[in-house]
Amino acid sequence: MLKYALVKHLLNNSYESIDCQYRYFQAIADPTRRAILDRLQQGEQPVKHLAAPFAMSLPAISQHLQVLCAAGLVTQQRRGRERIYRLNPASLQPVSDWVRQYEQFWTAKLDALGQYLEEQHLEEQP
Amino acid sequence: MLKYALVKHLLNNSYESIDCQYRYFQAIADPTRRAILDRLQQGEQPVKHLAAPFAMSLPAISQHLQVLCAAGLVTQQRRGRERIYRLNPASLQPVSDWVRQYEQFWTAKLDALGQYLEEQHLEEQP
DNA sequence: TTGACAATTAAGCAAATGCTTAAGTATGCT
DNA sequence: AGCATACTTAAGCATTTGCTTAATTGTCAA
Repeated sequence: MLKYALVKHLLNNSYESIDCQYRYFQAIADPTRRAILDRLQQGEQPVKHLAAPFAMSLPAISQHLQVLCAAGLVTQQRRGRERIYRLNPASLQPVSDWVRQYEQFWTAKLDALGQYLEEQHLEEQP
Repeated sequence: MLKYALVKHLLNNSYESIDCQYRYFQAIADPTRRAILDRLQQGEQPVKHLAAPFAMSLPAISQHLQVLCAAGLVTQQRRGRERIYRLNPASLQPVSDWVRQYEQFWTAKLDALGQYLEEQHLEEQP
């Protein structure tokens, strides 16, 4: 299927280096950068438009965008004298995987607790 | 309050983010702290045992544990002269939610792309 | 009580981070 | 060509971060 081939391709590209996880987590640690990512969900945008709502200089935003770019969370494209930024959607996969691993952990714990409580309950009702 | 902290606080408020999110993302941004969380998946542990594999002083680990505690990712309990740390599993929910929001975004994009490509394909085969 | 152990708190330092302003680089328009 | 626009790069600064060592707190055990 076309879709899954594409996903695979994107995933392979974003998984390459060892320290990629480090950059991802580092990149999303900053609230301004998370806000930028939020804004980009509304669609691709040039820097000027992207920077508008922030009480911050353009270079500051530019630097944030470079961090996001280096982490692979965002891609860049020249259009005339503008630079269009857009989300690189599959790039959050490592973070997603990491979180899911913990979800498994705690649902397992809760299941175990639930089972224990049920057993206790049964013992109380002979 | 200090300058950057204030700016960040204001940004967070104007951008719907909550203050707790800041601490979560900040806490998991550090690789040592992520490694500590990984280790804690094997079960609750006293600081000494937890610190063993790290080439780092005990106070350093202690400080990391405090950051994790403040973010609510981990809880602490005294047992004799040891302090037992354990995962606070549900605490990753905000991060999980945040990631899931992007997953929705990118699966939607990929679905749209897949559909478009399939339509193209059909048109090519009359 | 004394001493060992487990861990935290305190103080200090180098490096990283997030911002600023000023200068530089493309690109488009007239 | 000349000038404005859209950004980026560079340099510099204050704050934060992640560590260190030394001192402190609390608990156990003889």
